[in-house]
Amino acid sequence: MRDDASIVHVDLDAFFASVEQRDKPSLRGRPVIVGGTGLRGVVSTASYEARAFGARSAMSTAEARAICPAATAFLSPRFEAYRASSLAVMAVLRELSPLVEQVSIDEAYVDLRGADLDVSSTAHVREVLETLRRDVADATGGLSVSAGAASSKMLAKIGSDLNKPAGITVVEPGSELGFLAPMSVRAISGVGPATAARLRTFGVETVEQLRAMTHVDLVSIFGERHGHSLHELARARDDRDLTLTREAKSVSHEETFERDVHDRAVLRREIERIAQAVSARCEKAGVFGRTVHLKVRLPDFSSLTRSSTSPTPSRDADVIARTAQRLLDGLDLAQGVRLIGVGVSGFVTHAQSGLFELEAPVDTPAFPEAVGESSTAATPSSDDADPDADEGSSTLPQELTTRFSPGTTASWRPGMDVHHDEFGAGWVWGSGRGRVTVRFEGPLTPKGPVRTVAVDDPALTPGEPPAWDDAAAASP
DNA sequence: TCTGGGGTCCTAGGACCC
DNA sequence: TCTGGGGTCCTAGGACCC
Repeated sequence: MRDDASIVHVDLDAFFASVEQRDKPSLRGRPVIVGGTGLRGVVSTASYEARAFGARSAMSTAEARAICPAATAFLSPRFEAYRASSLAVMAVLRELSPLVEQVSIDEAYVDLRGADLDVSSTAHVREVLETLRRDVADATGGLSVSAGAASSKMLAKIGSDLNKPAGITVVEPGSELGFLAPMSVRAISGVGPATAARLRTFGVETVEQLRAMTHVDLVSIFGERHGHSLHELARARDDRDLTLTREAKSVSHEETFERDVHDRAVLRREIERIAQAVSARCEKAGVFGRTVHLKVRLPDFSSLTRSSTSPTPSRDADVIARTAQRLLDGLDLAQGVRLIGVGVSGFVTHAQSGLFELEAPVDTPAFPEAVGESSTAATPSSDDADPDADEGSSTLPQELTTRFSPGTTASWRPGMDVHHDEFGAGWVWGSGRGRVTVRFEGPLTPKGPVRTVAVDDPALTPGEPPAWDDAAAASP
């Protein structure tokens, strides 16, 4: 914890609804609900006019319709518009200080220690926040933010929430313990409904009461990490720094059906559609994932998850779909299905694939020669370098065969067979194009014994897998 | 009037290796 | 002959956040 209030949390007020009211004057002053408008939709954001009637985020749209007046506008989200405004806000924050952690589309932390500013007095910090509010409004056509400044992330965030909307709160350094004491445990980051309910069984509802619980008890009840963090945060001990860069760890897409689905054929088709969306987003992000996840929500709202990890990173829609469909086959779906989702994680970026190639031993016998021109260690896979080189490209072979040498195993996608004999030598064989990933049996790189090569070389032998012999392996 | 969709992180158990 | 931990990877589920 710092001795100055130099950590700022900025939060846009009723963000989605405010953008709608800004862009459509007829909505100003009226209750606006942005969210899912279908049978099973939920509210993303309610304008303050709608909140007056009790509408809230995460409430079902049906319930919001029931409690809001007839003049209420129910709108589907326009994410492109929100992203554009979000970018404008983040640009304003980065002008203030380069140390910005964007938490979500409508929220960010700013570290004023990265700015050339006097943060020694609360009055000065308050002025900085007032200016920031005006700058955001100017840059976005009038959007409103709330901001909190404090000596830690948790207190800055509590501060930004305290006087919403358009509120500014500076938590005086030194006053943190007293500031926090009367608050609900829900104010603490990481305390949601389940933790709060559990604490209530011990008679604990406020932060002050939480402080009476021992570290040993909290850890035994909530586990090592969570218990420790409750103990520390209750005492305002929060040394978390801003996370300035973050890499995505998973990509997923899920959809709730308007009515529960009982037909597996429908589910398999949905998986295909969703896998295509996930694949496209992986491509956009430039990542390949090793693990495919399937999520199924049942009508009773319980959910099942299954995952499968392959040594071979992929973002191919067919591979993702087939893997997810195979995972689906193992589930009991007698109840029907409410939601289905597919995701990919365990990313290996293109750059990392290149690293593997460069670090692979250059004296591996037989294997590189057998796969042709694009197999040399320094050549990245050419299918990614050329955006036009898709399935339809006429220069590519319809069937390919390639080999790998003793001491390795291999896998090949999409839809190809992998064969090997008892010596470990073998071949992959089938139709299509893509990459071969060879897993060597000894450690080659810090990340693991994986090596990727492109195999879209027309010189590769079509047809039956050849008999293995050293002469053939040595000459492309 | 039943409860979205995008994520992250943690835990626990089993397999496997040292 | 039995008994160890520790570390890593994988899987399933759950809590939490916006």
